[in-house]
Amino acid sequence: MPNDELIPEDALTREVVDLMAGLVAIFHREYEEAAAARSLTGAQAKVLALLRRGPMPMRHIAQTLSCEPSNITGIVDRLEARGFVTRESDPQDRRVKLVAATEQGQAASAELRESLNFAREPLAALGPEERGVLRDLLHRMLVGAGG
Amino acid sequence: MPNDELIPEDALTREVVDLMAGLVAIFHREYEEAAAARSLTGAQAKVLALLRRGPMPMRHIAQTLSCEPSNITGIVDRLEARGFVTRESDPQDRRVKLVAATEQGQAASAELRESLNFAREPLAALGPEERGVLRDLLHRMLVGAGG
DNA sequence: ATGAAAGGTTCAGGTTGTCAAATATTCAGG
DNA sequence: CCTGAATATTTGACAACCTGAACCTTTCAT
Repeated sequence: MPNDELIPEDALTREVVDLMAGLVAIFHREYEEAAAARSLTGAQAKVLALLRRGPMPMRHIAQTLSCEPSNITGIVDRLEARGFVTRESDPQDRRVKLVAATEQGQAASAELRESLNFAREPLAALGPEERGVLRDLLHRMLVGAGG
Repeated sequence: MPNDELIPEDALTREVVDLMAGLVAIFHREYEEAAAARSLTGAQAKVLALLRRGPMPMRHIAQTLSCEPSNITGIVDRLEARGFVTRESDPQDRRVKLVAATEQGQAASAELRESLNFAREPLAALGPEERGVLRDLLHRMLVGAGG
C-alpha cells in the first residue's frame, strides 16, 4: 500500500474533503431515515445489506464492518428475534455460524435499497452524462483504497 | 424544493449510489479512526468541528446534527469535563447556553482536520484536474440538497 | 492425546440516541 | 404588574451500539 507524498496539502484537496464530508453527512442521515422507516437501525440495515449475496459467518460480517465480533452478536440477535435473519452452524466447521437473511429480511433490504435510489436527493442535481463522470471518478477512488 | 421524476431508476444511478455508499463507509471509518487517535468519539469530533467558527447555542448544534437537544447535552458534558469546551449563558437571552471550544478544543479539531487532508486515501488516486471536476460535481450536488 | 488457535458468546462498562417530564427564562396580553 | 404560552436546556429512563476481557466449543498440528 503506497502511502506517501501522493496527497499534497493544497486548498483544492481541502475543499474536496470538506465537500465529501458534507455529502457523507447527508448520505448517512438519509440512510438512517430510510432504515428507520422500516423499523431498522442503521447497523441492522448494514448487516442485512451484506447478506444480499448469501449467508456469511459472523466473523466475516465483523471484519467487513470494521468492528468487534461481539458487537455483531447483539445486532444479529435482534435481527433474528424479529425474523429477518437465521443463524446456522456451518457443517464444514461447526465453530462458525452462518447468518442468512430470511425472505422477509431480503425483502426489507431490497426495499430499502430501492428507496435509496429514489430518495437520494443530491443526485437530482446531476444529468446522466455527469453521473457517468462521477461514477468513473468514484470508481477510481474506490479501487485504490481499501473499500 | 422540486422533488419529482428527476431521478430515473436506471442502472447508472444505482451504480453511483452504490459507489457513494462505499465511499461514505470508508470516509466514515477513517473519520472515526482519526478522532479515536485523539481520544475523541465521532460525535464529539463533529461537535468540536462545528465550533471552529465560534460559539454556538445547544439547539443550533442539535439542529445542524439532526438530533435531539438532550443528546447534545451529554456530548457537551463529556467535552466540557475534558476541557475541550466551555458552556456559558448568553447575556442576550439567559435561556440559551453558548458552547465555545477552548484553545485545547480548537487545537484538537484543527489537528484532526489536517490529518484528514493527508490521510484521505481515496483521493490519492485522483490528479489535480480530476479533483477539480470532482469538486464541481460535489458542489452542484450539495447546493441542491439540504446540506 | 494434548495443547494452541480460531469462531462465537457473555458480561461489564461507556457513548450515542430517543422520548417525556421538569426547570428556567422570555415575551405577549390583560 | 401578572399570567400564561412558548422557548432553551436539562434530567431520567430506556434501548441500541460498541469495545475489551473472559469463557466455551471446535478444529488442527504435533
